[in-house]
Amino acid sequence: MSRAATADARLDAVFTALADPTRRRIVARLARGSATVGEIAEPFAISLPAISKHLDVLGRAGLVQREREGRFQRCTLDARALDPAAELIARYRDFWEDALERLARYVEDDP
Amino acid sequence: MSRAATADARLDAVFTALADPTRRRIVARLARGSATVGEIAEPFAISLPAISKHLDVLGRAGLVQREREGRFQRCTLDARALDPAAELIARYRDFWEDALERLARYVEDDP
DNA sequence: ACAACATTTATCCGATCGGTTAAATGTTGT
DNA sequence: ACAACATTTAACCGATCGGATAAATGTTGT
Repeated sequence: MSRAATADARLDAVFTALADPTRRRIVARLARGSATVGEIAEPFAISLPAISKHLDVLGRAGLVQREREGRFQRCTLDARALDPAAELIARYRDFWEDALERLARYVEDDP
Repeated sequence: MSRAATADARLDAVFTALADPTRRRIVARLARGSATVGEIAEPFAISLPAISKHLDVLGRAGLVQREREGRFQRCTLDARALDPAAELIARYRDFWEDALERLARYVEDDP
């Protein structure tokens, strides 16, 4: 597998993970500290298996790490997984600022 | 509809749009300048209707604007649509840096 | 008017998604 | 050993996804 394909797969996984509001709420919850699956599930109206599957998706994206703690499973946010996504977005925002700048120059030079 | 629901829907749309490699390639193409649907489709091995649907998804996310130009349709990237996504990601990266900082302090103070 | 062209709409297909319930698994405390 | 608990796996459901092809629509040049 080439590096490009790998990076692509990572971006797929991260953006897919963030594309669901339930998963974004889980991320928000974990940003306030690690939690067990049950704790994460508590405020949601959906079943535990559904939460477990969401955690799988977040795990595949590298955003959540799970660690056994007795009969519990501690889930921790790993925000480093956001880096490739942040980089991609920053790139296009830069492009946009450059475009605006060019436009401004154009209007200035040739009014 | 509440503002929160609206913001959520926007994030859904943008992250969903970016979750597909074909759509990311389209965005990359448009970052180098606006293009017609045919021009966008040219480097891809998939059908025109498929491209048209991808442009719909990008359009719903606000990332691509389409404007009739004779019998062509000019597509333009609007990177401002990335703002809410960039903000969300930045928030969690900040959290992460704060967490690392706290950890560093902790190790320092109590080695 | 009409033929060629650019793009979309309609319809269909198999795969994946987000959810469910029921059963299985792993872990703990007594 | 066993009962209670935390979580996952399995199997299923309807909806959506990404793709295809065929037909429709809108636009242009002659």
